[in-house]
Amino acid sequence: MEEDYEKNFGFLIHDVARLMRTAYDRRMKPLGLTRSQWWVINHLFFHPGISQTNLAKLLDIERATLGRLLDRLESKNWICRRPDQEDRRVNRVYLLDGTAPTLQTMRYEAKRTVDDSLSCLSAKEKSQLFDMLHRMRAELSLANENDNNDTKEKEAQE
Amino acid sequence: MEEDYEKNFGFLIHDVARLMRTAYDRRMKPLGLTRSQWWVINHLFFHPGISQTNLAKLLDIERATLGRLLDRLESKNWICRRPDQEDRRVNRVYLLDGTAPTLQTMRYEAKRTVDDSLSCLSAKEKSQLFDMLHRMRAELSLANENDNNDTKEKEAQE
DNA sequence: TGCATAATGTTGTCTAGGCTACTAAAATTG
DNA sequence: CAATTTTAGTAGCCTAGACAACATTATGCA
Repeated sequence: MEEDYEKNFGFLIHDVARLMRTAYDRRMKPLGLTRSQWWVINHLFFHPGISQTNLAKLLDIERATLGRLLDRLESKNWICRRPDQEDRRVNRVYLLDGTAPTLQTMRYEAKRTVDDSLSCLSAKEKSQLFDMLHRMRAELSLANENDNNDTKEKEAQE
Repeated sequence: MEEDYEKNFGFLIHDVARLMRTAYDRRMKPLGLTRSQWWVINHLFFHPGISQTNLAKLLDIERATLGRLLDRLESKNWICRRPDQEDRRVNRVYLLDGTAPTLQTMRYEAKRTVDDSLSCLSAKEKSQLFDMLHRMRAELSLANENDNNDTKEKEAQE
């Protein structure tokens, strides 16, 4: 019984993710960015001018969540929003100049944090772990979408 | 480049944990509990009368975080706090009567959620995954403690 | 014994995340 | 073309988590 609940997978993975986040955040703190903020910045580097909705889809988070992340990044002068010329609903998001060097430092810190956390695994184990987690994410993401559609259909019927 | 950042392990595991949490929370919703609240309740079942600090250690979360979780559980009449007779600083926490049946339902729902998320893995893969994550958690937890001690020592010097 | 130190729990402040409801604007359809 | 539906972004409200500062209470030591 005790055994069984000690092994609860949901909390095991939750703990690992949480511990990694705080480790990340500690290392990122001198740069003035959290892990999530860094992740947004990183995507913006590869997709300058992306719309908020598309960025939220890329990151697989809610538009509202991203909106507030962007608020913080904007107030810290990391990014700017510019209205689209054709579609007045959409904001295009850009990195501000001078962020590239810090980005390099962040990538290095991120890599170091990940390396530390994975240091207890062999190279083969790491690749197996990646593979398994990728499969799980795909499955969960799909299930999540289906659930959303279900509730929407249910609402539509009413 | 793109390849490299798509593979970022920190966010991969973060995504999996987050997706599992929302899947959990959706299933728990009819019972009026979140996943974290359920996890507290579950531990209280096995450790009735535990102090808040010890429960926080068990769950490996901050005392403040646990305190507010308990506030919510108390206001929903799931648990109660009773002051210790010997040490007037400590609260002992108990499950209220009548929670056991719901606990069973919750365990069942939790198991179903985990089973669903792991359905894309073979039995062997599952046990490997458990083993790897356990090792990672131990390592991260240790590193976390060391960091805390470092900052405390640093402060003490000042 | 009395004072310094440590431990317990709370409160405040912050980030991040979800969900719902809303406005403005675009697209679709009759 | 007008009316409806869809889409983009925001705002409100909730949970969960971290960290820091604090009051109260125990404990340890000089």
